[in-house]
Amino acid sequence: MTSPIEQACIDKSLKMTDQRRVIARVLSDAEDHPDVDEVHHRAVAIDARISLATVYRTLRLFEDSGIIQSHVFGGPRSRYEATDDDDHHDHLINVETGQVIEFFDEELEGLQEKIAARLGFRLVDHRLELYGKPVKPAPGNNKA
Amino acid sequence: MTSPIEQACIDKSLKMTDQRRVIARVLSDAEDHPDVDEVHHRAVAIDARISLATVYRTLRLFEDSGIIQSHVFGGPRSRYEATDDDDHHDHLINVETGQVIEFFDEELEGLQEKIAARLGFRLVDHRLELYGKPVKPAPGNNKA
DNA sequence: CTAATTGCAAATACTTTGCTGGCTG
DNA sequence: CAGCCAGCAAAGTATTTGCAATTAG
Repeated sequence: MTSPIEQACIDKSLKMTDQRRVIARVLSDAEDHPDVDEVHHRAVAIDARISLATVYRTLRLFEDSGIIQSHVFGGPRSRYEATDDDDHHDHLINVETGQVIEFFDEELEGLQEKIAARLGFRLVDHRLELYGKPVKPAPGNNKA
Repeated sequence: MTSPIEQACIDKSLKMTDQRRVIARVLSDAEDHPDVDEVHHRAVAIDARISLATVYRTLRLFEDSGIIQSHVFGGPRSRYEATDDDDHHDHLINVETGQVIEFFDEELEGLQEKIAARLGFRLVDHRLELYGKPVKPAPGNNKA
């Protein structure tokens, strides 16, 4: 009943309203990286009394609290995903479909810290997105 | 007299107007990563007859032509820099000052391609930004 | 009961675009 | 001289905010 993100809100003593609970659930259930409109749509499907302004306000609150993270991939709108301290990852965007694939590479993480250190900095955050075309055409595609 | 970016425009047979020449010069001279307003300011300082709309249109034209590249660092506005095929680099942002430092790391480049390949993609582009705090406090700071 | 939260609509910030006269090639 | 380009202001997006009513703790 209590979604992981709702629990995170409770842990941080955020005042829980029906709207926030619904938005928390939508974000917890999301397996993709929805933008504000998408979160709003999904939230309204659960409870119609949720305005877009509240979605914006809530997403900002959650992000400021470190509960979720925002990304700007190809398009103009910010997209969101739950923060999971045990599952840091970066993103690869399929430029043909827009699909976002998550990945993690230990070597890459270490290398970034090494580079920052070499430049005289301590790494506090990073953003890495790879944009790629699938090597193999989709099965059934016999264009070649 | 002819800035490198103006030359690139000529090579691509873009119609050169006074405005485009000025904007090309501003971008060629920029050692930082100015946003649209900043480019406009600098352009107007050279020739007052340049509107913001033209700056937007020209930056888009240059970007679509591959002559410049845009980035979205911390803030909301796109920032621009000349494309230099002989000088690919990524960016490290000093979170205390907002200063942008350019760097290049061969190993990192290769690793990204390897990761994309492992996931079944051919890397067509990437975006990497490191956010860091300076390791040494500013000289004169004796907080430690 | 008090302070935070919400919905609504208006306001903002950034960027794009329709139109008309002007300039490039 | 045909077609692209610039300026201007109006229109678009994406996001934020003021205000009065509502609700959580």
